[in-house]
Amino acid sequence: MLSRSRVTISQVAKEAGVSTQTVSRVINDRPDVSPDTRRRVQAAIARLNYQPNAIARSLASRRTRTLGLITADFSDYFFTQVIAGAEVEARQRGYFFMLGSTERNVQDEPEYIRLLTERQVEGILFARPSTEPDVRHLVGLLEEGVPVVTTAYHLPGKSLTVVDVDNVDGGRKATRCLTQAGHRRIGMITGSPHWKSVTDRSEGYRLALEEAGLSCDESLVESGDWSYESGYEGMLRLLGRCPDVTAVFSQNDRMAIGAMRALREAGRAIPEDVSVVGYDDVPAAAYSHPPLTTIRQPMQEVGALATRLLIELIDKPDTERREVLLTTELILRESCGAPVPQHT
Amino acid sequence: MLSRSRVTISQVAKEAGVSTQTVSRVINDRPDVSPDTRRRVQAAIARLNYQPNAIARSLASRRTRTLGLITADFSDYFFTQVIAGAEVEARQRGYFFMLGSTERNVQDEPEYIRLLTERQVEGILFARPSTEPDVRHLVGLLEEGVPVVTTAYHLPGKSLTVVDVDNVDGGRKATRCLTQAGHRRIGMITGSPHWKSVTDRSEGYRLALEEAGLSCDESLVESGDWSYESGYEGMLRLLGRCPDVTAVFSQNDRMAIGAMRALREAGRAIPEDVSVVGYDDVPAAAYSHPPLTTIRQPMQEVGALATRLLIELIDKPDTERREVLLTTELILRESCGAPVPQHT
DNA sequence: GTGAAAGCGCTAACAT
DNA sequence: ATGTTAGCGCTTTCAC
Repeated sequence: MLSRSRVTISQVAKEAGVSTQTVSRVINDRPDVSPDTRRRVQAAIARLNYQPNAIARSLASRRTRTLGLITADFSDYFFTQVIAGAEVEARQRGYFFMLGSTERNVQDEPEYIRLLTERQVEGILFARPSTEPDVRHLVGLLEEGVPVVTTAYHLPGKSLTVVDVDNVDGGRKATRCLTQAGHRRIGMITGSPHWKSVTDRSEGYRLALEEAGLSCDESLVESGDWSYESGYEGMLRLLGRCPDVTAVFSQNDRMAIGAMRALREAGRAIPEDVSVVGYDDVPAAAYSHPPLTTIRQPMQEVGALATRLLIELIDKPDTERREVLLTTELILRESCGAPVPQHT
Repeated sequence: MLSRSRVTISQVAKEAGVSTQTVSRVINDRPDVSPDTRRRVQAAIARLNYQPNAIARSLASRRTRTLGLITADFSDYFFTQVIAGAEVEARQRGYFFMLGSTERNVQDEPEYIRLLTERQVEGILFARPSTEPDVRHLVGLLEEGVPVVTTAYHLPGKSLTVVDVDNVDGGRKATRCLTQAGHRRIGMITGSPHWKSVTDRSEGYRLALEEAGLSCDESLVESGDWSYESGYEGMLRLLGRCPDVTAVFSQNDRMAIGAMRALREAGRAIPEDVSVVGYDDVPAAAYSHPPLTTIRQPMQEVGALATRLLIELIDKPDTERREVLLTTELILRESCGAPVPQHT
């Protein structure tokens, strides 16, 4: 048994008494090899413990079967799940992901992309939110014809394949669950500004209020930044300004949990005094106090589908670009209930 | 501006009126090029929008500057932070990570490793726990001389570089914080069996009890599997068997949060009736009800250091293998306090 | 069904 | 300081 990877195709060829070409055919599973020759070559491969050199294959074939991954901060549950789904899908199809960045500094992104393309990735998956107003480098990639798929990243007016969750519908489901329970003063704590998911979930909130015949009172809307702290503080501000709120839709679970803490400290019982609905269904949501009603998003599927579409784009570059929205699911738990009876 | 990556070094050479070798020297930042030539070449590179082909460079230089990453499930906070730290460190040193697996099926790991070595990764980082009794493939890698570093994965009797957290000390700190508050009936909920961190944290628990002159009562120890549910159920069992417990050390935060829920449901106030200490300091710990006292681990540093040592191993293969333990920090929050006064 | 020749885009090891 | 020659390990193309 020889040492790893110093065995080359020509040594195998010599060992098997065939040409390198024939060995190549065998390792590429080509049909035009006689069963007998194939067996001899396979035996030689086993004897020498031969492993094809993927770098050399890539150079000759101009295929790397490697994808680039540009991702946000790993502490975000949504994106780690997207990546997990993407990774599984990629390998099932014979591809690998190169970790392009976890995006400490957004301004370095063009550099990351350059490093990825130098490494001949065949396509790039952007698994991060669209917070960056400067998207020239992404537009540049598209113009060069590099296959690109994004999740939760939209480029208005550009032809780009995007896989995302239907956040308008999600925000609507979350809010509707409160209107249907009879709530009339429903607050909202939004995520960071400029995120499309924030705009969309807010839109869903408004739609649900409208459906219930409620007007949209802007003083019921607080903005946070996805963190526990911001949910906590947003809730405190909201309680101060509108002490009559009986329900709150928080645009993610972390802020919802922060908001519940603020409510407890303010002496409001959940859900008796105030109902709370979150968004994401992070594992902690089921074990928060009280367990949190929330919107579950199919994140692994988003990652898997995005990868599938990316590979499709690589195989057939003329495929039309498209935007796919997956649907969410309302998960009912104890944090939400009927409002205190009111004199109507 | 030509299309991406169809420009080769020889086109640049022709454009600049030099040999390909000189271009190669420029892109590799070699000193032996005259300032004037360098400028001419750089101008040609810019004009043609040339990007070196990393695959071709790798084949010729036999260096890929690529590392493989074998990781556990992305839902684990510890490991996602390790990866984030590793990724940053890698790129700072000019390396990339290939995502080797998120380990759905442990038995596929040898296959993942083979695919990574075919792609000529220069080393492999195992960022996952040592749950697998069959480590033949890891031993095989070591014997072939492939640089390997693991985090939280120990191979008894093998010379392997490991970066981990000092879990004995961590378990001791967690428990000592309870003994010093005067608790005498201190329960423990352990993580999944066969994890080294479980053995170590339990060892720390025993040491702290001993230091406090307490005997170790096995009926105070419950075993969980790191999940909320298991913490919840473990706590219920513990309460049933030892209603006199006044404190509990849970070997991670998720189980601690589950345990707190069980305590609330059983009518025990935290920390007045029972104190709780967790482990990990996940973001949710600061916002649990009540906020959780816990042990913070420097996970990103574990990832960064592991990567640094891996690259060191690649650069100097004769470097001695070593085991590095980083220290933890006790984070005091409201879930733990002095016990109910007792007649001594 | 199999093989020979050429080359993928670059760097190493020599030249000069 | 720069150029020449010879590969890296494989696939592609075209023979036969």
